Amino acid sequence: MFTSSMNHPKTLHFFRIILSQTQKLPLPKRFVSLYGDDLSNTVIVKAPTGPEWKVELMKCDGEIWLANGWKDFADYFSLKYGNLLIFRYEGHSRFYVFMIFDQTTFEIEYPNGIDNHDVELQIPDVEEVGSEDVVEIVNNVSPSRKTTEKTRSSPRRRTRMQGATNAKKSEFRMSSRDGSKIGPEQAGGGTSAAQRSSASSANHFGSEKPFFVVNIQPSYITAFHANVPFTFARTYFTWKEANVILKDRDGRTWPIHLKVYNKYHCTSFGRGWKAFAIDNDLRVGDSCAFELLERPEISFRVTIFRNPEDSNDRHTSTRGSKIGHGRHKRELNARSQIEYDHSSEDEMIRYSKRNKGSQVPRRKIKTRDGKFDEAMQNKTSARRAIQRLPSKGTAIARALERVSKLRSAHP
DNA sequence: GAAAGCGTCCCCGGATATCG
DNA sequence: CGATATCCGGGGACGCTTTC
Repeated sequence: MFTSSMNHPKTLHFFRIILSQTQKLPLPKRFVSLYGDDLSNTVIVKAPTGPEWKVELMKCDGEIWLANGWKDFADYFSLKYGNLLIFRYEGHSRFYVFMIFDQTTFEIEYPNGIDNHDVELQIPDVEEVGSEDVVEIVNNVSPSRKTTEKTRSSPRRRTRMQGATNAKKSEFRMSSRDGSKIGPEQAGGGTSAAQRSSASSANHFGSEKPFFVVNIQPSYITAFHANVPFTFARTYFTWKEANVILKDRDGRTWPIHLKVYNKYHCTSFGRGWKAFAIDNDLRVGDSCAFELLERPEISFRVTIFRNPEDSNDRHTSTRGSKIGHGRHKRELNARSQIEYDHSSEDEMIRYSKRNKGSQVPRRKIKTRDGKFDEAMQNKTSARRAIQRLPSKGTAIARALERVSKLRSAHP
């Protein structure tokens, strides 16, 4: 919805959401159709803080992309998947990015910058343009529709920029008992790019309740415990160990053992952590925010911040499954069954399903006289195995059962 | 203070042996 | 032949130490 300002754009606004790699960013199609011809090959992108950025445009098939130079801008402001940027086109190939929001819909406030709210965002009549994530903002907006006040009352977040101060290993921004937000306590102070990514999102997490953030470390996946900030435990826990409940946003719960080692100044999730990690497909680089919900029945509401770089190959098969000790083994057995589906019949008879990797031979089935013999492959032993194993519901039993049926069908 | 590794114990489930 | 007992290996859980 453009007015007379179309020909002389002064404060045209649109937003873009980072949905893919930050190498380049497409401009809204409608914007392109209106102003594409007026744009020079190199445009200026300015933000409340930092320098002006010269960004080359890439024009292709009627689309225009912010290309060369955009990545520098994106890197500078640590843009990642899910970030929302509000642009103002000021004409003469100049863009002003005056607000950036994170994945949790909170505005990211960059240090040493101009307060974003110095620029009044006037929510206009919004015209949705199909699936395009663009809104056009006309100038004549009723003052009553200003959202400045609303935005001001929102929690203010501060994120760390690349090139700014070095990230500390842990950060004490814990929420206080009275509800005034101080910030999360953080465990798992990973410094890899992947960890910075989701940890950055987690850093923006806010709650009126006491909470802490755990950045998932490799050992949290391979081992069976996860560290909890000791200072958080020291502040809020008077006990040495307790069974607590983790609750996710979907209402699922996990009982989990939490132990405070005052002697060693550490606290960790123990029994139950593995199931939680598996059920939620936690991976290195993810972050989890734990909000303390109630006492003395300790429970935490968990918010998981995924590592965007790891989102492509993340499968969801484990979602919703409850995998305890034995269940985990059954899951492994299921995987073994897949292997047997491609194994030769002899192998199925000769070897047990237990294996420690493809290079290690599986345990052979002994004959009654204690010998490991090829004779074990004969029909008698196979039948016995088939008869014995199905009651246990094992993978190999099912595989052997299929073999038996095939034999019957094709003698 | 936090991350991660090490050593040990214990539990589970599959494989095998034994008995009726 | 079927049921049950026993053995055994793998891996989870835990406590603690070392390293950063």
